Amino acid sequence: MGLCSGCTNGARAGENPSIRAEGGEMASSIAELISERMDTMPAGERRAAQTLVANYPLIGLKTVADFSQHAGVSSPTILRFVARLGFHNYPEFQAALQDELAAQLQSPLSRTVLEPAPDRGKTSPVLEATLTNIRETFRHVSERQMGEIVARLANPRAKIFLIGGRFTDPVAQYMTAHLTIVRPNVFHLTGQESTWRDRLIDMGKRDVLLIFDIRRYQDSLIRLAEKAHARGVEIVLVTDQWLSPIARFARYVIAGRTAVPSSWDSSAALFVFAEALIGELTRALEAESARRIREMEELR
Amino acid sequence: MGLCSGCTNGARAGENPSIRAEGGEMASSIAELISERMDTMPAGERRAAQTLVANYPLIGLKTVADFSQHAGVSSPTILRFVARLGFHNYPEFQAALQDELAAQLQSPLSRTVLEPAPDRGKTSPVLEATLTNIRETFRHVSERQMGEIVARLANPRAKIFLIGGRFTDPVAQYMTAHLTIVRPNVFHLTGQESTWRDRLIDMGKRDVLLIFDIRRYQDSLIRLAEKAHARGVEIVLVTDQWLSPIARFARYVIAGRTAVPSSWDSSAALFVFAEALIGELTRALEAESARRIREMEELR
DNA sequence: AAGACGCCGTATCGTATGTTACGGATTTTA
DNA sequence: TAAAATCCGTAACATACGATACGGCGTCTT
Repeated sequence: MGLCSGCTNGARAGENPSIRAEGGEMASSIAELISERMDTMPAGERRAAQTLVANYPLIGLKTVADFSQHAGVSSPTILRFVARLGFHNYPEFQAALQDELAAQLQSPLSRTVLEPAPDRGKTSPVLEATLTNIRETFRHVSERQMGEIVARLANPRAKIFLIGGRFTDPVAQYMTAHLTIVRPNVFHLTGQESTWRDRLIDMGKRDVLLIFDIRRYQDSLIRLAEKAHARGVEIVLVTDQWLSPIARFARYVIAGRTAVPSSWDSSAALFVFAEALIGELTRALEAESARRIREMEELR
Repeated sequence: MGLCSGCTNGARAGENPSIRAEGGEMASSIAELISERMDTMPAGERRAAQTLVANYPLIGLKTVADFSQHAGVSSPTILRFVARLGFHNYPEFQAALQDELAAQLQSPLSRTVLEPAPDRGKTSPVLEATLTNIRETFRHVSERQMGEIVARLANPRAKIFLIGGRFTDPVAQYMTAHLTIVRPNVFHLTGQESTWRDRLIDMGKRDVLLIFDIRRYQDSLIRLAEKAHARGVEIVLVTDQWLSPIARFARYVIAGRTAVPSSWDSSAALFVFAEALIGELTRALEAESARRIREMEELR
């Protein structure tokens, strides 16, 4: 017996018009619907969308106040967000999420969840979790989002600043090592906090600040992001699925999966994303970067 | 790999008194708790319990009115039911259900199952190649090899030095950031080549030098490895599948796959291997590292 | 550089939801 | 069989939740 396929309030069953994409094509799940429209949303609602896909779908089952607080926006923004998705009110949105969950939990596949793993070979669970994390991370990054970020980074007039937290700064450095080769004006913010802040004076509206930040989120990075944001710098944030508070100031937010059965969180997904960004940017800058690389060779 | 062992579920995790059975033994899930007490319940509440386990757990996330109507009982009966389970009010009961769901949805196992179509069609070839590289890299690492390396790194009397090449040094730094937490005497060789060589004087027979080196292999690293080897230092080399010349001096060689359809080589496999090493070592040093971490917390 | 548009947050309102008191019905016990 | 205890539902209540109007602010346009 299907759990409430129309029993609670007679009308809602199948004719939900909200899940139908404007283009005419159906989005099979709300998550897809969101990622389709994420790019066309205003900043606040986009933050709501990002926190929803990052904590899908449970955040959407909580109250509007909880949702809004977790996303760092106000309640009306949440309601405008669900309205933009096509729902007439918040309960209808929640009902759709629950129906989706019900379908998943009822599927015969889910019954095997509690059974031991399919155990493909002798690979460790940590490794499998890491691979899944990477795959999941990329599932939630739309091509358009990727393209826009690359476009920002490809602008030769923009300066690019990179920085990371205690454990993620190596990822920032890894990315810096590559970016400095394919384009000029790439700077890694190193050393002490006071040193970064002095670099703020070099940052302007056209520039980009790329921040890697997973929990525990460092206050120093938040302060830097806030000040940079105040100067109009475009912030690209690569964080974990719980979203660093810097998301508040970020133009683009990438929510990577970091949870693994270990004492540590895994930054592998962030690392692979950084590599993907490097690759895309290199292709976008192909002409210029090739010439640049040739010049560097000669300088040896 | 960010710090902090069990902070995935905020703080609310264990202190929920409701899930603790009166007898003193813990019920691991609410479903178990229900089936334990089902027999001692009055008729109406038992119907509530049965409908809940039958449509677990989504019916419990709906309103009391929905729940009661679906179970064929009145609203107060539902509330008495959740009160009997030990919850102080209905929202608290719902929060517990959501936490349980969150745990299930977060486990990578269930996620792979719940996502019906792993559609590898949309994922980029670079990403697929990266994932395959990681898997293949680990296929060629024997458990014994891993265990011996961990054993070397776990020796508290040994000093550990880490270094990497132009693109891989961030991986070495990433690993250093973690190792310095779980054990003492961990040093990252930074700065100029002349600086490293001065550190050679600190290296002895019991010490370990962990080198990351992929092509193009840097002469400076080779020279360092040679001199360290001459002093009897045990070298662990993490390189690409074409093997850095340092392999000549290394006690252990990990050959990672780095080839991807891109202009760059991918260091993702090396990164994930580093994470695996960190995880294994942390477990091996569990007792000492836990004490060490506790001390560090107090020093803040 | 000035205006207009769109976005977002504060404050308020109406209502649905969870909660509780109370009386009747049913089962249990003497 | 009668009395008592327990259980359950009806109905009224209060909270808090979702919804909305409004004003300030930033951003883009001409």
